[in-house]
Amino acid sequence: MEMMAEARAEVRELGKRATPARLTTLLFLRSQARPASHAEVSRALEPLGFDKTTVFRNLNDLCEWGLAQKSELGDHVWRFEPSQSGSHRSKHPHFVCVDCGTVTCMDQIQLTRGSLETSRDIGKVTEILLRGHCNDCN
Amino acid sequence: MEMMAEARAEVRELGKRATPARLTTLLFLRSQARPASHAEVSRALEPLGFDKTTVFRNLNDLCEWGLAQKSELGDHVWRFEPSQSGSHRSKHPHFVCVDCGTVTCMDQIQLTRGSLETSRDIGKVTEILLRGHCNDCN
DNA sequence: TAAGCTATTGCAATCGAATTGCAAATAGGC
DNA sequence: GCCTATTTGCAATTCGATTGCAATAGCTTA
Repeated sequence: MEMMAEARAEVRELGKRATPARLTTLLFLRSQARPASHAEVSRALEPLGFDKTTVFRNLNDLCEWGLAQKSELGDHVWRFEPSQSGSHRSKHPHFVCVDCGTVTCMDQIQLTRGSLETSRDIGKVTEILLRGHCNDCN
Repeated sequence: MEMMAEARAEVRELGKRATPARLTTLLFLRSQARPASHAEVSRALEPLGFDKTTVFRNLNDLCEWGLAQKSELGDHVWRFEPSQSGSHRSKHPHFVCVDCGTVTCMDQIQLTRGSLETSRDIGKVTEILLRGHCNDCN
């Protein structure tokens, strides 16, 4: 279980307590291929004896500390995913299927030069979210 | 009040009843420069004697009928805006400032050819949402 | 234009995610 | 091992979204 030891070190490094609930929450996020909602994480951790609220607070704490990120993908549910190791700030675009709700992480999306300028007139873009119909839903 | 008469005709054309609450809701959306939340619309219409729930249902009905569109812009609140006259399906991208919450409608945003292909592998994109820090918030 | 059918409304109630309060439990420094 | 500040667990609250149902009111038609 070196994953656990690693997580423990990361949390301790932040001056926070490496509690079982906290470490398990972090490991769970890291085990998922997609951002997970609070409900999903709770559903997985409650059977292990961890409380819903504790999970909730840890998810938010992890975000606050840069170990995870929270995003709203269009269905009124916060989703959490671990920060990319290395650069905590790197966010990748997401694609959400409006039919089945499936969330897909996308490596890279670029805007055309013109669109970049347009968006620059408005502000600094830090996050891109695409919505539509996934191929499975046709 | 030809705006009203126009709205009435549009609603009637859909085979729906042109009730005061419904028409007023539609006119209100059309009077706004930005997508409005249910709360915002209610706040404006309740003093006029229209019920919160009625507004809620009309907003959703209008969306279902193509006269308005609903989107989730990242703050867990549905926002409604009238469909662009002409083509009901046209959606334009939105930019949301994560600091002040201001929503800006963008005329057009294009992805680079490569990004388009990437996204095509995943599904058909119907909506683009950009988030970041607006120029006012620096 | 009055009657009748059905869509719509108003109000109360419900739902579920998000969030908080507080006392009990516990991680980690000493 | 002890002590204290952090964290947890559980109950309770908030708030937007949503529903049930009886009352009301558009609109069609006779």
